[in-house]
Amino acid sequence: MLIPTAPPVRKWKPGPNIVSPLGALEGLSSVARFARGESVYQYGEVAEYWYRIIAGASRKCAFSHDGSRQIIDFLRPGDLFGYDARDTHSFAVEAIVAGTVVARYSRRCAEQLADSDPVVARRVRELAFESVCRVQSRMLILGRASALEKVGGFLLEMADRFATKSGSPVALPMSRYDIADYLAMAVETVSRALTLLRERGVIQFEGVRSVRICDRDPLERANESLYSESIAPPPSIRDPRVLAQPNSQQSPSG
Amino acid sequence: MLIPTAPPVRKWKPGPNIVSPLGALEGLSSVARFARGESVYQYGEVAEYWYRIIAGASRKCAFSHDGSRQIIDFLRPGDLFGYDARDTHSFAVEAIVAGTVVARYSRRCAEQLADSDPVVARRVRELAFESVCRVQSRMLILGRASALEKVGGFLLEMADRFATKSGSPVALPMSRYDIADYLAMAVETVSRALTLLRERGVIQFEGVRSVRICDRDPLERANESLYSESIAPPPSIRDPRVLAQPNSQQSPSG
DNA sequence: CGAGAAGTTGAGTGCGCTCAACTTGGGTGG
DNA sequence: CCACCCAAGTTGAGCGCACTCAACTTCTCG
Repeated sequence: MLIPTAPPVRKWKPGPNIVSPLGALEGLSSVARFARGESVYQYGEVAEYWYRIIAGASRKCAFSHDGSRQIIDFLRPGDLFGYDARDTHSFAVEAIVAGTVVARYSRRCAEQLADSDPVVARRVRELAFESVCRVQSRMLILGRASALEKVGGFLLEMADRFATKSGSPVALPMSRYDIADYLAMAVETVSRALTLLRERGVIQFEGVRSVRICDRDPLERANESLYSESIAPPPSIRDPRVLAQPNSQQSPSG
Repeated sequence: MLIPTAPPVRKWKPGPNIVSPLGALEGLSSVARFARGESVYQYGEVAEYWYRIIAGASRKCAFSHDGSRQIIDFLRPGDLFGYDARDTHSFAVEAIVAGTVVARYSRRCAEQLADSDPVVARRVRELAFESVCRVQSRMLILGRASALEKVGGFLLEMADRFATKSGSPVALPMSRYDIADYLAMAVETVSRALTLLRERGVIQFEGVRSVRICDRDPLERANESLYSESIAPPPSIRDPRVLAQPNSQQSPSG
């Protein structure tokens, strides 16, 4: 079947000695491979390990009793996760592409290593700080008013984190449903927003899961969040009609 | 809606030797006192320090050029902040009650200390992990669909973090406007939701800024986010239509 | 080529935002 | 003490955006 109810138990094998930002920590690693939709860990599972994505992509998600799903984060190669738990995991992590490879490290050993190796400790600390940064800036996207702004912010985030290089298309490994649950919107609204952006020439599709950003300006303008200092009162960006302006190769001044 | 700009420069005095969760770090601290609305630091400021609230309360916020404000976090005594920046601060932190006292620590010295003192390093790491936890669970609230659920989740969060003891009223140091910008809703909607909860007997006001939670159940039910317990790997989770089905036992509340 | 999932588009409705008026509360000065 | 003021908070009316339901198309893979 296409929708495999994956075996809940995975076998983890000792990983190769990868040169890694985690330095000596790699000695503790074991790795496993996951199918699409398979759980790396589940809600409520005892939090005995830290994890890091080697290849592929995953989603960190929560489920409500009413059946709705919320995606907290998308995880890509290099991302450390699983430390955000006291005793048991508050979320589930599932692979979203086939062949996702994840390394894991015994939490206890890793903590001990961090205690004895300042380099590891600093690196872990930095990773944690970065996580806070990421989550906070994601809150800015979630908090935006209009659907167009949310999707625009999402595209920029994906571009910044996952793009191979500027100008080249951004691969979106996740489905529209995933995007919807990430942005707390309906799937249809995500689809409509993407269509609108395409029609305006802001983005271009190269396949459903690949997007080229043609014009960052309208997206960034909505995503910006900073003091205007004492800058002149800008046009109301919350007004969707600003974002909604037909693709202006040359903005009419005045 | 605009907040009076306070004098940007503060004078920081060496702090007392407080017994603190940060241990040896306290030797580096200096403290300052802030008026209501005054900035602890501003957007764009060079991030030279870590900070910790000693007394009072603050908000961490971002501003869009269109004048709208978003509140990322409310900070209470004990909370460490300011480390979520590479070079300059991405947000502003402002006191929300008069007489808010904040300690600060030179970032460079603190990092050095963390490198040489495993106890400090571990403590800082734990605080960072807790931050990630907090921000993530806040995203769950922000991502909820209805206004009632958002406000309910907010009240529970405040109760869990700030309540003196269970059953006693929860003090809300922030204004309705702050709550609105925290939950990404209109002030009026916040007010209406609170009124509705009061009318339903879920909460009780003892003054505008003090709430007693009479019945946690309806709030928690909306806030819950978990697997329905020991259920096996759920059927196709990826299909939202499965998830969207009305729950088996629908309890007509009211 | 067929089946099911993923994605898009359309029509209609409800919730929350907007604008506006009003009430409450805290602070100040006569 | 009360008069007054302004910010904070509440309530009401109306509208627009995003959700819902539904039909359809496109994609994926056996």
